[in-house]
Amino acid sequence: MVNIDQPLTDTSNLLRDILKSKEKRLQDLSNTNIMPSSTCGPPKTPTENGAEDINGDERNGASDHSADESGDQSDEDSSLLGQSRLDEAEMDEARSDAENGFSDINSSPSSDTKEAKRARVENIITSIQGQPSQDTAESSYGFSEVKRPKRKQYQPQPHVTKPSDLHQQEQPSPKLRRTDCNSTSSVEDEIWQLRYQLNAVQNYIKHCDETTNKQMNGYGCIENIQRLHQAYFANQSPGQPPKFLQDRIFDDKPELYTKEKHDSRISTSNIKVPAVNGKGIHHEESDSHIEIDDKEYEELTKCLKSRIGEAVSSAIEKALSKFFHRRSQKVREDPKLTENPKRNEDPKKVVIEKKQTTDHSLKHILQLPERTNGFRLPEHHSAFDLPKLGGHDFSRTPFPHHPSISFHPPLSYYLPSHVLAPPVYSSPVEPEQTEALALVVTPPKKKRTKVTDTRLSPRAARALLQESSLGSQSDLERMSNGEYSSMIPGTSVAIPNPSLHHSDFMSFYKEQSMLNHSFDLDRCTPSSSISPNEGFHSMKNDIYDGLDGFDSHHKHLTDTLTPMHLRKAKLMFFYVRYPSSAILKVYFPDVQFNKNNTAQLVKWFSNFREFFYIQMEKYARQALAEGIKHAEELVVTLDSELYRILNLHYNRNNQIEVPDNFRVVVQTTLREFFNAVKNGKDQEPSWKKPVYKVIARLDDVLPEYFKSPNWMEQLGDS
DNA sequence: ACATTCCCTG
DNA sequence: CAGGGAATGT
Repeated sequence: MVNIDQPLTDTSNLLRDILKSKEKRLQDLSNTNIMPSSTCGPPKTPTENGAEDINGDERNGASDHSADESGDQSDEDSSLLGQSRLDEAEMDEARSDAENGFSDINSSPSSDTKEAKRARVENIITSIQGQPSQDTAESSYGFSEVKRPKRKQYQPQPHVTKPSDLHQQEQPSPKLRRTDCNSTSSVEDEIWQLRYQLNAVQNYIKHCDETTNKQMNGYGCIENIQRLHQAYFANQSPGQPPKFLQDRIFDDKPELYTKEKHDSRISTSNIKVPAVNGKGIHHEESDSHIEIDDKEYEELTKCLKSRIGEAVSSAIEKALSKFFHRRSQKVREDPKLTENPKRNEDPKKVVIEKKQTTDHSLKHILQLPERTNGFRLPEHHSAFDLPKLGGHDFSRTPFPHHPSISFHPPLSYYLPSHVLAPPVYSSPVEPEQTEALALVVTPPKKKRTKVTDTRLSPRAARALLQESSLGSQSDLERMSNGEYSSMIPGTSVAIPNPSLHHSDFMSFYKEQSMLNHSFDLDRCTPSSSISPNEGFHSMKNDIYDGLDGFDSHHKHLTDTLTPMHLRKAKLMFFYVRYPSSAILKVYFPDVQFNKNNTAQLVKWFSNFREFFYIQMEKYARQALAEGIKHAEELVVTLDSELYRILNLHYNRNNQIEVPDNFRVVVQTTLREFFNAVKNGKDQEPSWKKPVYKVIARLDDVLPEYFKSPNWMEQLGDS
């Protein structure tokens, strides 16, 4: 949707320069550090890719790259264990050096403007790059993932890095930078324009408020509002929905400003978006609005506010989803240090990267709300606007004739916690909730600790913390993921007894009920007078219905892991063997995670691995017994019995096409076991750990579609 | 001392 | 798969 043409060419060039500089540095370092010849390619390729990609061709770069890499790839497979440790360390050094030096690259002065621009671009890039708590941090994070099987080796910078690793870490980086850069400017643009509009609208609203001077009745009659709304816009621009904001959001063309001017009388006379500077606006407004009565003013005011909220919400949503995309991908990148460079060129991944957005842009976006009417909405006329967005009426009445009203994300879900929290806390249900749960929680026996062993790991916590440190977006994300439960006293405590899924479920219901109350309070509608019990069920459904409408992520929020989730998890196993709980949370957006189900999910993967490794060992021994001498003779194909067994276990109905990388993983694992057994390692205490370690690095990036609940439903059908 | 993973059992 | 004890790492 972002169309970056002219404006970006310049930036592209700059970016290219920067990347080239980095490349040079990298190469220098590489030479200095005596890198394996096979790794000399990768550092360069990415750069080229970056340049290419800027021009819009991703696939080319990808395929080229995979072709380049396929060679050294096969070498790596079977020899990861002892062989390249040293090289890895060196490579790592070189890499981090390069990374660190990246920001210091002092572009030799060319032209002043260029220099300035360049500086800016670099700034952006570095800030983006640094987002996930800097490269070093990221590396260490990735490392912590990898090191899991063997914790001792983490300390010094053992940070194992293979030739493939370098390319793997380097390669994507330029891409990231590129995409980030592109989207950065575009998103910044968008934000800028949004701000302009917000400013204008704010002015306008202020004006309206002064003019109409609080004639609100105090109760929100949505129908009435919508009627007025409709009336107003029908009056202003018949048959044409208000576009001043819509266009802004869904169309990034800069010329829109001018276009809007002529688009409709609304934008021209009322909003005056381009002329953000007050005076002119007010004159024009007063002139053109003489004929509009107060009611209409009111209506328009509210409409504008809601639209702003809508705009901001969607912007945030967009940015967040993209951000998490990138996060999850980055997180997964480090662990898979070995083999299959192809993976990096995987079309899927390219697609993902394409979607990635700028992290730093989020800051802007998230700052916006605090200063805009859109997010002050609740303070003012929340009784009207908020319900309109998140209330149940909305779900039942899509208002197909009013695109402006129908289907915006529930603003309430994107609002800062404090917006929702207060009502929740003051909810009459809250006390008993706390107590009831406290009772259940109190008797957590030793057992609990046990179950907790698979719960949220520190690693995951760290990951989450990293995310948190990136800004409030994580909070928002958690909110939107339903993790707001953690802010609610009662539910924040995981139900101790694992067998008490029932309790979980109940707490879930209570949460919903509490939310309902909060909604009621906000909207001040008659429905709030419904008794808790009564309103409970009906409104729960309402909320669900409403959620269904706009955001699949909130659909069927549950804290109970279903067989469907199990199936999904199994399928995910084809891509990741060692997913962190953080990753899992991202890929199970419809699950309201707590300690228990998190532990359960993690345990699932543990069980998956167990089965997986058992099979591997079995077949490895079998192969050895059959007289196979070299691991290289072990080739896993789609027809291999082992492969079929695994597929049967994780992919019973062939619900997905097993990624080829999984076959490679199987083969690698098999060979690892084979070698280990062959060398009598299996007599040693924890001889499997090295194998585990190797396999842990082979985790792939999870395809995007795993996040889609819709896709999950298809699972059920198939 | 605590958390995580291994490993075995039901 | 889930439970749970033992081992291991921090």
